[in-house]
Amino acid sequence: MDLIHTDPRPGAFASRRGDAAAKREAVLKTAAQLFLEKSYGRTSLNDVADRLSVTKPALYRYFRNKEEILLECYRVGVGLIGSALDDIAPRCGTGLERVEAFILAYANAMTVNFGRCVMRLDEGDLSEDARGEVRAYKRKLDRRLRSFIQQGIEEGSIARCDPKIAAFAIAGALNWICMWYRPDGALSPQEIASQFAGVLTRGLAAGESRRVVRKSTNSDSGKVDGRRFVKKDTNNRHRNHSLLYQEPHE
Amino acid sequence: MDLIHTDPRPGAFASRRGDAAAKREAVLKTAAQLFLEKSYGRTSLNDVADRLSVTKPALYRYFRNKEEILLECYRVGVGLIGSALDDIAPRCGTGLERVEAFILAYANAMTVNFGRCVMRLDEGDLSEDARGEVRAYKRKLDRRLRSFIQQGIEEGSIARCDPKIAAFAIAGALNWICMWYRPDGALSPQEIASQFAGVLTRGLAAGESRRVVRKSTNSDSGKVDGRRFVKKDTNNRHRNHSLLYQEPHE
DNA sequence: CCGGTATGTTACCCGTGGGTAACATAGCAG
DNA sequence: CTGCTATGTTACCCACGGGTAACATACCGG
Repeated sequence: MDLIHTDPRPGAFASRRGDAAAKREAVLKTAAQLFLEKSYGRTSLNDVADRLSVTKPALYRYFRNKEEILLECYRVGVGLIGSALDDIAPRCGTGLERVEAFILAYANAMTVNFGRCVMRLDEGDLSEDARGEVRAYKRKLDRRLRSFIQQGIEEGSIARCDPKIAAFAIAGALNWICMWYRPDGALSPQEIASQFAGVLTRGLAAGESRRVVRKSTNSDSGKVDGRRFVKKDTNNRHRNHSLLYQEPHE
Repeated sequence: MDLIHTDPRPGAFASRRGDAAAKREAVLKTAAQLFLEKSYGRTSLNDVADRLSVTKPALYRYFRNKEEILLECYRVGVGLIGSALDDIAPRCGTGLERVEAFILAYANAMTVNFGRCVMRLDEGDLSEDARGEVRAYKRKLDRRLRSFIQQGIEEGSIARCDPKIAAFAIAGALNWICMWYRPDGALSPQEIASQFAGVLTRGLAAGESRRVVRKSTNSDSGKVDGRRFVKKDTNNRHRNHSLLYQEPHE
């Protein structure tokens, strides 16, 4: 049973003497949902408690304070992204292939609630120490991507460019996913991931002869990091005519 | 004299009977600065007043309430971006060229405080009506970009792809600029813009023969939309070894 | 020099939300 | 059944920040 990708169980607080870990998890998940819906600042602990049909002080049995909930969201999300990326370095050969794998894995993580939290919530709401922890992690992510690019340039699979700026561009495109992605939207995570990989590695420009943008019929579709993907709207795609920034949730 | 790109004049509130418009402008600019430094939610009107060496109620002579300040930031930023983009459609030919021009102009706008406000501040802090206004504008931006891509695909200058997702990728990369760009950082706006244009249109992959990434020695450097760019750090670039998400301001 | 007015300030109200102490009870052990 | 303890609830405190009313004064015209 997956503890990260599923929604919070509504009856977690049904019985009084119940699994404490399960309750803590339910608190965390509903908090993450609300943080994504309304932002951390506009979410009160009463909101979280209400959605769980409890009262605010009950939450303090599972978390020391509001910030600890936020930090835990970051930690879970960071773990999620980390484990998604961990196995790409050994599996791939060229720098370009590694970047492509990075894009696929990262885009996917950006469609999971906790993953979205990592890039969408505001570090400014964390204490000094916690912020340092999160930043250190993000730095590691960036270094990884940049080293892939660097490697690709050296070996010739990637065009000469400033690896730092290129990494900013790719990471930006990926990070922004968490701003517009909706779980119930028309675009499936793997569709997004494969299209992003195409645009970012091969660019928009029509190469002389090469490339027909590969339709998402790759063999690795169907399941990624334990979550099942649904092929939604295969015939009538792109119904959701939104944009740079989409209507907010709820 | 440019009213948008300059910093707020410190002595704006020096004399009591002074230019009211100038004071209003000073309030707006310092507010925008603080919103970018600490976020809207963590910026109190006392903070704004303190930086201007006045007291909170004085601000209410120039704005009805806090939200009106925020909305005005959006409006100025939106105007900024809009006018930067307005003259690219006529000037360029192919869809690909238009997209490239879009990237250059937009990236540039994302390095101006008010431009950054548009994508970085949280629409959730606006009232229903104001949010609608801002969203309508962002929708227009997105439609413009998407139509350029569409045009490029039809005429063959852009590779076949999903224009919607491609637009998301490009807009995401560009929007994210406002999250890491620092006016006093090592990267100059036009350097960022031209590198972004390269990566996004031609992609990372090394084409068989083509391309050496054009260094930013283009003729249009030096001045863009009225602001003078300084060539910083030309010899020792890329000193700032940050990442996916950079240290916050201040 | 003298009012009058635009501009700012001091002092305050009040809603909101994080956090806590004291109390209530569900559910198990014996 | 009896009481003990983990779990929740009620009732509260307090800081903070948006917003306002009433007062003070700098500057201008006359």
